[in-house]
Parts: sequence; structure tokens; C-alpha cells
Amino acid sequence: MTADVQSLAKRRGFIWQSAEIYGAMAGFYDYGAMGAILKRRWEDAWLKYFMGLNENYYLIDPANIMPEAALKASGHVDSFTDPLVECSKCHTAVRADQLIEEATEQPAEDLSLEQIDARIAELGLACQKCKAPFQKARTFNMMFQVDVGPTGQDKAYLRPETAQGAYLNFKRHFEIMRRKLPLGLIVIGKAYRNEIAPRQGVYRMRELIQAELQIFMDPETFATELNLTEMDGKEINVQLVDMRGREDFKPIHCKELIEKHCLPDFYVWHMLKIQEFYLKVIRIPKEKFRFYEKSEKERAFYNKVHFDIEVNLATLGGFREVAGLHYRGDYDLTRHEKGSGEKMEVSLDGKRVMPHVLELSFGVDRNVWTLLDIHLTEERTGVLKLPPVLAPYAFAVFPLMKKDELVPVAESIATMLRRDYQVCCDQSGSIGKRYARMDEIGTPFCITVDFDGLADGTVTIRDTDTAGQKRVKVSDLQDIARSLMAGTGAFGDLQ
RNA sequence: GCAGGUGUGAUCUAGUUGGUUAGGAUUAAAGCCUUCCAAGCUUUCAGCCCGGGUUCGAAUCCCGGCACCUGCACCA
Repeated sequence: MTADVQSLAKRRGFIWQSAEIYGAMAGFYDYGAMGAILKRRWEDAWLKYFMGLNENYYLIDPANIMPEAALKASGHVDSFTDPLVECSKCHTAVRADQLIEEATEQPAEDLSLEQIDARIAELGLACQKCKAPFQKARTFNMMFQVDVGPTGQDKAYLRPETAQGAYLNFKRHFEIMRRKLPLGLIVIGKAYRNEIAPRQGVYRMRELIQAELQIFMDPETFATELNLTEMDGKEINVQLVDMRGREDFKPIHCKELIEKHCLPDFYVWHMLKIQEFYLKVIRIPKEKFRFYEKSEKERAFYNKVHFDIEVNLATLGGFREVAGLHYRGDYDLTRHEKGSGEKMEVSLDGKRVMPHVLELSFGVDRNVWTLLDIHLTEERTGVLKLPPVLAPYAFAVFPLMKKDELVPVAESIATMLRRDYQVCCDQSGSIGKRYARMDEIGTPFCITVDFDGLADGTVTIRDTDTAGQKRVKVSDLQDIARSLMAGTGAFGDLQ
């Protein structure tokens, strides 16, 4: 199964390793002709859905390179760096701070490299595996450093997450957008992490794409801005910490999550929205979707509440993280207020508020992979059952055979549909082969011009999910196309 | 980063006690045929991960690198 998705991803132009012809570098991927557009469609669907949650949510596009000071304030310069010590014999690398903490039961996070070496010597620590002494401690920073300017004196980094760009822009947007909360800033863009050993395909990349919505809000009033009644009677797939090892997840009522499990109401409302996005827009089967609660130990200290969004992926062997919902409190703005000296507190109706952040963070590459993993089936041949809004081609138009009577009609239909949609028009080989090709890249509808239809101005339209066909009038095609693509009409409802 | 395994056209693969022009299937392209689901026939394009070494001769053996897979470690 894994091989199938991977091989199809390559063969049909979705995604593969970057710089292949030079032997490639781990952790970097290129999107091809089908993949790039599929990714764009996912991003568009995501943007439409989440920007639509509130009229005060906006798409912004901050720079990828950030000055050191900003990442110092965010904590990345210090915390995104691990001090490592390596065994001189078996080369097992361990986190130096954790090693010392275990031995002394005292925090060792702030020790310098020299102090670490001194402490290790003092405590007589050696490799736990082979008892050989450690080499000197060194730091490993997961951020890519760049030298800016001709002398390279301005230290900077490729951003390790898109979120920071939103935080840096908060104050200005609050002014521009007329001082209202909640304010949502959306970033869809690249982030960079120098992973030690990236593996598992697009699941861990060194250059990745994030789609994030940072909601700046007043925790005391935020819930009043939301239509909380939407949660009435609704259940959310959740695996709480104490359910681990026993069950993958359990549908739990929103009300219960709020009252019994003490989650903020606004948090649960957003869980519901995210679940709706995955189940309705992306069409993930309900039993393959869950929220995964992070334990206090697992989550970052500034996250007051943290669930990952996980999808059960056959290619990755189970439930895997594709997004996260983090209630970060006022950590980020407070840090940047301290770091920059710029006041982040805002004044609302005479009340001074340091906005809190609710972060919706999605890994785009993982989500695109999820589309392939979930929607690729092996029914007839490979069939990618994409929701129509995500498909690279919305329609394909074929003459039943390469005959002079049929070809021009097919071409004119294709031209007509191309005004609004991406359309593939193909006349080569057998009709079955052309259908199969469209099945593999997830084109939802194939329109075929045949001899019967020439006489009465009709064509057949084929639904990729079922391979079922209907005969429709050419003159109705535009209306049919619109309703199929907008989701206002289903294929099964066609006469 | 460590240990083990693997690397052959676009994809999947045959071929390694060293020995002819590295074989097949699928895909792709062109054509013939064909009145609806990868049909058939003909033709064409295209490959030994990269670099070095041993040898009369290397896809095959050795060394180095890169990548992938599994386990360990790492994943603020």
C-alpha cells in the first residue's frame, strides 16, 4: 500500500524527492504538475473555510527570513537548540541537559557547553550503553542560519514556523483593522527546520509548508463572538490521555468536553470546526479522524490546552499528526513585548487586554499526502476519489474515438468548460485507458462525446467515484458543471 | 548520527561464484484497428544512484559519498 501511493505520487506527477538527478537531499520534496495544483486547491479550500470563521480574519504573507532578535524573543534561538553529547566509542548521541538532569535531579537547561563538560566530568558520567567517555558537548540548532548583507553581520534565520510572522505583525494589523478582537492572522507558507534525520517521506521535512490561523482574542469575551449553539448535540472524536492503549478514540459530546473535561468553550467550538473541515470538506472517513490529547509533559509549557489533529494513514502505519490546536495564552505577545519594547497590550472599551492566542496550525505537506493516502483506492485500477473542489482537473472531455465527427465536438465542449475550470481533453488510445488515467489523478467527472449523442446533442458524463454514467444535454453542461463543482448538486441526482 | 539492509528505463522488476549488443512487464509517444472502462497489432523513446579502485573485462568485487527502508537516538 505504501509503495502504491508513493509510486503513483511519482508516476502521475504529484510529489517526489527534490534534486533527484543529483542524488537528492533528505527532507526536501518537489511538487509536480498534479501535486502543485492539488496542494493549491487544498490551501484554497482551507483558506476559504477558516478565513470564513470570522469577518475579522485575514491572510497575510510575512517574510521567511527573520532577524535573530525576533527569534531570540520567541525562545527559538535558545530552546530550538539542543546541547548534545556523543559517545566517543559507539557514537550514541544524547541530550546533555537531560543526562545531567537525570543524574542530579536538578534543572540543567541553562548550562553553557563548558559548564556541561565540567558537570559531566564532575559527575563521572559516561555512555549508558558502552561505558565509554563522552566527547565534548556541542550544540545543535534546528534553525537554518543565514548571513544577511555583504558582511553577513546581521544574523538571521529561516523561520522555523510561520506563526512568528503573525505575532510580529499583530500590533500593526490591530490598528489597520480598526482595533477589534478577535483578530485572525493567517499565514500559508514555508517553514524550515534542520531535522537531524528526516524520514518517513513528507511526514518530516526540512522545508515544509504550514497553514496557520493565529487568533488574537480576549479570553473573557471570545466565546460571546462565537455561535456556541452550533455545538448542541454534536460529538467530537477524541482520544484523551487516559484512553491511550485502550481505544483509538471515542466520540464525546462538546458539552461534556467543556463541563467534565474543563476545556474552554471557545476551544471546543474550534475543535468542532476543524472536525467539520476534515469530515465534510476533505471527506476524511469519520473513523479515521481524531483529536489526540497531549499530556502535560508532552506539550510545550506555554500551551494551556493542546490537542493534535490526527488522521489514520495506511502509508504511515496509523494515526499521525496533521494539524494542531494550541491555546497559547499570552505567551507570544508577552515575549515579543519584552523582546522588542513594543507594547502589545491593547485597549478595548477602556479595558486593557494582553490578547491571548488560539493557534490553528496545519502541516500542508502532510495534509496533501493525507489526500493521496485516504482517497486512493484500488477498486478497478487506482482510483483517487478526491472531493471535486480539490481535484487538479475538474473535468475531462473525450471523443469516444478519434474520429473526425467526434473530435471537434469534444474540443468545443472543453473550450467552453475551460472558461471556469481546469479541463483535460484527450483523444489518444482507447476510451478505457483515458478513463483509467483520469481515475489515477482524481479527475471527478469525464464527459464523452459518442455517436448516439451527435444526433440529439447529448454526451455522457461519468462519475469517477462509481464509474457510473448519465446522458445529459450539451446545452445543460454548464449548469451541471457548476452545480457539481459547487456541491449544490450531486452526480446521483442528475436525470 | 549509530547498526543492519537496499539502490537496474517514468513505474515494477530479471540478471551478481565478474564474461557478448542488461531481459521483461506496465506506462508514455506515433500509427492501425476499435461505437464506453488500462483490449489487440506495429513502431519509437528510455536504465545499472554518484565518484574512485581492482581486473584483459565490473550492474556484479573493494573503498568513499548520496539516498531509501528497519531498529535505536533525535523530533523546542
